[in-house]
Amino acid sequence: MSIDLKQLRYFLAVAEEKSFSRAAERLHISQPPLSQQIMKLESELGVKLFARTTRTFELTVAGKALMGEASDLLGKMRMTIDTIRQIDRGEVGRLRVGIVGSAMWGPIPSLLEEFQTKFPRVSWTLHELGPTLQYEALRAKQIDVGFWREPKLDEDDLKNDNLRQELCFREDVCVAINEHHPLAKQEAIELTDIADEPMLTLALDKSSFPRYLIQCCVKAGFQPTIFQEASEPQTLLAMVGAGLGVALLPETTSRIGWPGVVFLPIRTNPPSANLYITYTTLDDAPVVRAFLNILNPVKPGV
Amino acid sequence: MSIDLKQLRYFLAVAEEKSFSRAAERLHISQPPLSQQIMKLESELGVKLFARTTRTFELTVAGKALMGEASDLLGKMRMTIDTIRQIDRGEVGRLRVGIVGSAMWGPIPSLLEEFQTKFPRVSWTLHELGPTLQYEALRAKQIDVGFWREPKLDEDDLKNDNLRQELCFREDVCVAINEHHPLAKQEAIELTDIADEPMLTLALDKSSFPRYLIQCCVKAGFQPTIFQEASEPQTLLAMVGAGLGVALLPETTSRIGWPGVVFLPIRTNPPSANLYITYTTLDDAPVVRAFLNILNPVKPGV
DNA sequence: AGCATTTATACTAAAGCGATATAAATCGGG
DNA sequence: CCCGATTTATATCGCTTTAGTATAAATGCT
Repeated sequence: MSIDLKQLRYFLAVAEEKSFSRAAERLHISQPPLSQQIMKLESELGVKLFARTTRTFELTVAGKALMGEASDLLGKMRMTIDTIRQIDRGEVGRLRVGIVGSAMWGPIPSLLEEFQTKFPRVSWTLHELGPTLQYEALRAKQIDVGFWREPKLDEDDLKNDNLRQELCFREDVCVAINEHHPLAKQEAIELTDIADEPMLTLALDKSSFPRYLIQCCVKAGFQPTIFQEASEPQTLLAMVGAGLGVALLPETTSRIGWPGVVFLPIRTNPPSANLYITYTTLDDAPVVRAFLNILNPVKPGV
Repeated sequence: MSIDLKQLRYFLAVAEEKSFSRAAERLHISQPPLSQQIMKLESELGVKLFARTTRTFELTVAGKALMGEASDLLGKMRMTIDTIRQIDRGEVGRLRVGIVGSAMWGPIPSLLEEFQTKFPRVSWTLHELGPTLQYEALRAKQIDVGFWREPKLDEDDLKNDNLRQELCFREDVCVAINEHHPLAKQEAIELTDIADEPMLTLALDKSSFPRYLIQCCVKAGFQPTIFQEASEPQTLLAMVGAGLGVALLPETTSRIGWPGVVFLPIRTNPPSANLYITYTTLDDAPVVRAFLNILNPVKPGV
């Protein structure tokens, strides 16, 4: 059972050209080795494929059947090679993305859209999870990349789990304030300016980002008065629009926009809303590599 | 593009055994050439298939995909080889049989049934044609074998058309006669006994066999009185049963049987109803070879 | 840290493959 | 009917590839 694809290619050339010499020419080899390979193929199959004399040339019934089968096989081989290469380049597969709620209005969703257009044969899914759950999901290989706001500090854990973490998007926090509020007329404000304003914030139990913002206020010198929590940024903006208070939000959230709400940058020491990406380094995830290249084309490949 | 099935077999062994050394053992080769072939495969694909260290063993995503593809390809190769061999042995294909009307009640139909049970993957069709049309059909490769009663005499024509002809079934003609006829009580009769009986015969224009029978009567010393022609043997027997006359028929036709009709052998010089088979000798018709072996198992193959 | 196991490297021998030269076979033309 | 032309088969040579032996490197476990 040592029949070779090369022999099938040779056979197909002879069968199509209906001549050993012409086929040899087409295959860029000389005629004797071609005859030998065909004879070897015939003896390994135990089947005569050509009824050949020096002058007439005819395929046997079995030979005719082999023409179809052989070109099928060679085609399948070509397709297999292509597919494997595409998989290796991350051009086919799936990407499961974890993301914290506060980043849903950042650049990630549009990034995924771009990814989809560049790699149409990769299907992706987006999973809203808190950082801890994302870390667990990464370890359990339930997601391929995770996005959350603070880096996990323990480098050893990351190394053990074959994970790598990078800062992937840096933005400042700004103040969302009602357009009729006196401060709304300024170009930019200080964090302390809103010390006495009632503060609206995302749910403190769902995510750790709001807690980080409160810490920033404390660092700036005041303890904010939490007037209300909301689970969605839209709700928050609606309340700001209704004049119930002010809110601290990543700049990208201003893209959503809301009637009656203005977004003011913070002049000195604005809290930063950094987004970190965490992903497997197992070299076993070509789709992740492809995604990272989209995300950060400057950086050289892993 | 010189990726070989051997490399795929090697790869599959390694992937399944999850170890180079065990795979080498299974393949009955030593380990270094196996490593080299895998490395060659990887470099030809341009794709890493294993994430291997000396201690851990893991397939890459592309490697996992190749496992399925490779076993598909190897399986298809095995199936192709089997199919080609079966075609060569005449175990798959089709057989188009020409037959003259007078032989339809002979052994050919039951022979085809036997052929069907032994070669279930060969489909056959039976075409009732006169000898001349059959010869044309053979030349035009519209049928694969033909059955008729007299040999075509011209050997050169046969050779030119790559045809061979053999006597395949020899039988005597007998007399079908009404059971109440005085002759019916005898064990066997002479051809001249029916010289004065009205004779019923198959249509003289449709086939040459009836004309041959009349010649036999003339040779025996009398000119028969043709009372009626019929196109089917059944009609003939019905008329004999009705006492309208006697008929000359091949012995095998007596199998049909008919109420009120007895069949009497002819004692001296019975006309013979020989059946000849004609078929291609192009060695290109494995199904024909298989059929001939069923027909005449004693004879060595072509 | 050392041992055991597994994979990679170095080198050698043999087998396979292709190229050139040439023989055998067959068809067409004189 | 034979000769030349063309096509396939055979013989031999040389190179490439492949498998085998010996050995080194690497890694997990005790």
